[in-house]
Amino acid sequence: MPKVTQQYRDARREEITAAALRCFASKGFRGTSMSDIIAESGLSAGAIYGHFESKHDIIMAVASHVIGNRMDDLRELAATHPVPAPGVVVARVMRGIAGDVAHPALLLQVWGQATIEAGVKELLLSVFAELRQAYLAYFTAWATEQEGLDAAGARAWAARLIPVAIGLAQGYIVQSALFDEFDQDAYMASIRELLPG
Amino acid sequence: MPKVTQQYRDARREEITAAALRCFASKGFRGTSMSDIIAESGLSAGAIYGHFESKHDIIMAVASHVIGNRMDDLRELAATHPVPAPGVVVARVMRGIAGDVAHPALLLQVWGQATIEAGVKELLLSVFAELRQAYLAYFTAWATEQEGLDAAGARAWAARLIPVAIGLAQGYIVQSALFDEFDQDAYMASIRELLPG
DNA sequence: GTCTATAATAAGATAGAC
DNA sequence: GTCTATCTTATTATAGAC
Repeated sequence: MPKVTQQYRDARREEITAAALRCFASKGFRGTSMSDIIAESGLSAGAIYGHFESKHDIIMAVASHVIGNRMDDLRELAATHPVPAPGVVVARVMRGIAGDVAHPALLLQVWGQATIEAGVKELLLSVFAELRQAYLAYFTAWATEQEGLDAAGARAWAARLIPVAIGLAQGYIVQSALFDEFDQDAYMASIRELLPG
Repeated sequence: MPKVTQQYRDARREEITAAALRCFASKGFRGTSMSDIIAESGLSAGAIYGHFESKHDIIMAVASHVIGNRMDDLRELAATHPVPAPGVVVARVMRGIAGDVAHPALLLQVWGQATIEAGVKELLLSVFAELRQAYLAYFTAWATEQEGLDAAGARAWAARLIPVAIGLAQGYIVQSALFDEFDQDAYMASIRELLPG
């Protein structure tokens, strides 16, 4: 087994992952065969299996890639000051999704896969846990500073709002993926209008 | 080909559809093999292919079943008077979903399938079109009667609210399917608090 | 590492007896 | 209509040459 640089291996994995992502987006995880990925990547079976143990391994890599990108949005969000209003925060999260997720359809498929595969579900839940934490910090701070609630009251209020904030973003993704005429900007504007602040 | 009553044929189709639905819910559309459906139904390959042309045919029947049930909620909703507030209408739609959709996970899979299969997408969009129409009638009437907007203003206001109303229900489904600790009642309560009325 | 060729299995669907 | 047995193709993954 000839040795190559780690950088080379990473690049190849990324190349294969990208090809697989394109296949999955148009044919689904299970609807995509290894032959599809081989053809799309322009590589051979041997090359691919040199970098991934199995098709399942590729699925996990792609799912992780699609989900993982969400993390960056959150961290970027966490660096913003002063605390923006909930409507602004939620709209910004969705803006991040719109700019970063090339295939909202793929995200729908990841969610569907999460309902039948524990590994994917675990990945997904860890991201949502992080999202909840970020929202909790933001909403609590905002309710304290802008609305004058005490610490416990602000946290309780935030806890009630969080599922809705998450739900709105999920609805945004579903509609982006399914409705050809979906107006993303109008959706975000409506949310800013509706949410406090 | 021995003849039997239409009633018998319908019952058999329903039986097969129900078995397939259980398989799809736990293994996904493409992850379920005909053998799985055969085993789950307790029938034989021959019996099943006597009632369905192909696996694709079964997928469409199940998808149609899962999606089609949503229609009933809407029609029931359309018979209610006087016009309830948007928050109440949306909460009622979600209540209908909660009571009727045994497998929210399956709905996620249908959405994922809709992104890769035109037939499923078409089915889905027709239901959402009906939902939009129902919402438009409700929200417009409410804005006119309760908020004193003129006809054009009320329609415009309703048009802005509808995607968010749909998105909230979609978020409800996603979270019902993915989050083991999701509090459906709290979600609905937050929505009633947030939406006008 | 990557290729071609192929092994081993699984899948969708059909045939013919009952 | 339903069953068992089976045909055909597709699928994942590996072997061995380079």
